[in-house]
Amino acid sequence: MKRRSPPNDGLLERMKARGLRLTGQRKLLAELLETAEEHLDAEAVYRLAKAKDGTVHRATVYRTLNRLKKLGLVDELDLMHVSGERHYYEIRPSTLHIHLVCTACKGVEEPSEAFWDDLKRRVENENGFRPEVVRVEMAGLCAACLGRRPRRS
Amino acid sequence: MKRRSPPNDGLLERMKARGLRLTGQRKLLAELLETAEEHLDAEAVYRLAKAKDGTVHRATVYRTLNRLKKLGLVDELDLMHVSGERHYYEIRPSTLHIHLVCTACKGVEEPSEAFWDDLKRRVENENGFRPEVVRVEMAGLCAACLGRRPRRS
DNA sequence: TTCTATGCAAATTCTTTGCATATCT
DNA sequence: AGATATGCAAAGAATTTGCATAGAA
Repeated sequence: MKRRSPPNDGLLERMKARGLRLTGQRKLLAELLETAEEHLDAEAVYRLAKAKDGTVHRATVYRTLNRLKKLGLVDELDLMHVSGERHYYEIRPSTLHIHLVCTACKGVEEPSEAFWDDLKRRVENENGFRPEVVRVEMAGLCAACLGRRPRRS
Repeated sequence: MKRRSPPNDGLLERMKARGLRLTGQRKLLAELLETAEEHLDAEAVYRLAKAKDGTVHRATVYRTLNRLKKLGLVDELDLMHVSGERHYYEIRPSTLHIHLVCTACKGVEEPSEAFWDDLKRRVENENGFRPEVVRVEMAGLCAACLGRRPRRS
């Protein structure tokens, strides 16, 4: 479940802007979410946080993640359950999530946002639907695994 | 959370083809999934099933949904949590799910699969990734709600 | 100071599992 | 008959909540 992709900035600022109190725990959680190399589930966030600050409680992690989710600063993903039933949290980069999940190596790619405009325009034209948040998830085989893929399709 | 879209056929057949025993409960659950007007969560499946056959147990519902999910006959969706934390189950129509979820009326549209080829070709060319299952979810405002949308954006 | 967030522990909710019986093939 | 699915009840996870205290604005 490695992430190979673009970082984010300013979660803390956005939190403050939304009127959240910047407690030590929240600063820590925000940092973790921003610097995460992989997608983190609630438990992983908790463990990482706990390691840096022993006082952090699970309940706080859940409360904070929920708060951020409701504010739209963070999104919850299941990555198509390719590697289990967990739910992962990720900073909302803009309003677009694209995840290519390899069913072989479980790697997650987040490609450029090149086709976002097309996609959006298309949906607006053809369905009269105005997308605000877009999530595209694909499960399949990544370039690396295609290269060294075993015989069975 | 109304569904306005294309039905499916042959879940039972696909189940049999995969070697599942067609018990009364499974036939019932398959029928419910096939004829559902809305996306159903586990509890809803259970309630509907229970209503038609009082003996159906929750555990059976969970076991069956899991089974179908693992076989890839059914997919689990969160519809971007637009109307809660529940998880919904849906027959896998092919390998493509497109859901446009209206944040105002909570309606879910499943538009034509027109841009699937583009999307796929694009990802294959630009990322060397070969998609097998594709999920596109968009949250936004549907045509109807755009028409009579209140002032606040 | 005032209001919100936190820790803690208990309560909920959701989902899974062991076992004996019933059911499908 | 033989294998698998089911109901039931109990166990397990995951997540939420009430309350007193600590901490931010």
